[in-house]
Amino acid sequence: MNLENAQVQMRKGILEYCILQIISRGEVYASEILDELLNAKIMVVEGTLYPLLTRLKNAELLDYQWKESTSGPPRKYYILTEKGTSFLKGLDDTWIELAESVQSIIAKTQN
Amino acid sequence: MNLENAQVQMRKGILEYCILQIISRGEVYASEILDELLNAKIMVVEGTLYPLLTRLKNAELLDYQWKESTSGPPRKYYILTEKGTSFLKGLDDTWIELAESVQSIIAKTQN
DNA sequence: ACATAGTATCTTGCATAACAAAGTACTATC
DNA sequence: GATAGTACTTTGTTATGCAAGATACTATGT
Repeated sequence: MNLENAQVQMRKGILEYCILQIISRGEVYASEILDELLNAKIMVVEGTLYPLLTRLKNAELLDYQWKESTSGPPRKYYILTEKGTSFLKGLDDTWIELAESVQSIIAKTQN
Repeated sequence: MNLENAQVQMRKGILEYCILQIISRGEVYASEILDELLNAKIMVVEGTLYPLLTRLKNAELLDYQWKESTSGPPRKYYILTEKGTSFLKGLDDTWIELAESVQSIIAKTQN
């Protein structure tokens, strides 16, 4: 139980939310999502992202289209389904509540 | 993959942090922690909390003392060790960074 | 004394999922 | 045609959340 593991743990829960957020902006492919998350300092690796995208696809929150690339192999461009869009709205609320919950606990500690 | 599961997932990551926060205020026993978390709308059940407290104890972040109760069986009162205190400081930073990361992704979506 | 209810902690077994690491496959360049 | 770059996939291990049930102590009512 080192700090790094705990930090990874903390980030895990909100991964799905962040991915849906990113895809909600318009079609993207996995490597772009990966870059964006790393940019936001949310550590994630391919072995986590790809299976997660597959799960979200199977749950019908996402859909994708193959598109050819001029600079490499074809890419899977993901978009949100209608179901995914309303799911994301639910997670928006959950995130807000969660942040409030944690803040309330922190606030109590500081008294 | 329903919304409820996703919400549970989201709360999981910060569970350890919240527990350490609560214990940092002074000695408490498991049922009190449970109540406090439920109060803050962070869903957690016994089967999750007890093994987690044991893990934190084994990692030497926590220590405990048995104390008798006038209204039931004896209780394990937990406190933070020194190691636990500095660990918690690390998680304070992690939480702040995480909240900022999520906010930055949300902000980008709203553009 | 005994049964019941309340409080508190612990254990078992299952399912999920994160990750490291390796694999597949396509394109461009030298 | 070999190498590098890009992109997606799979496998095996490990961790852990949780439902459910077990254990055990105290207080209360009869």
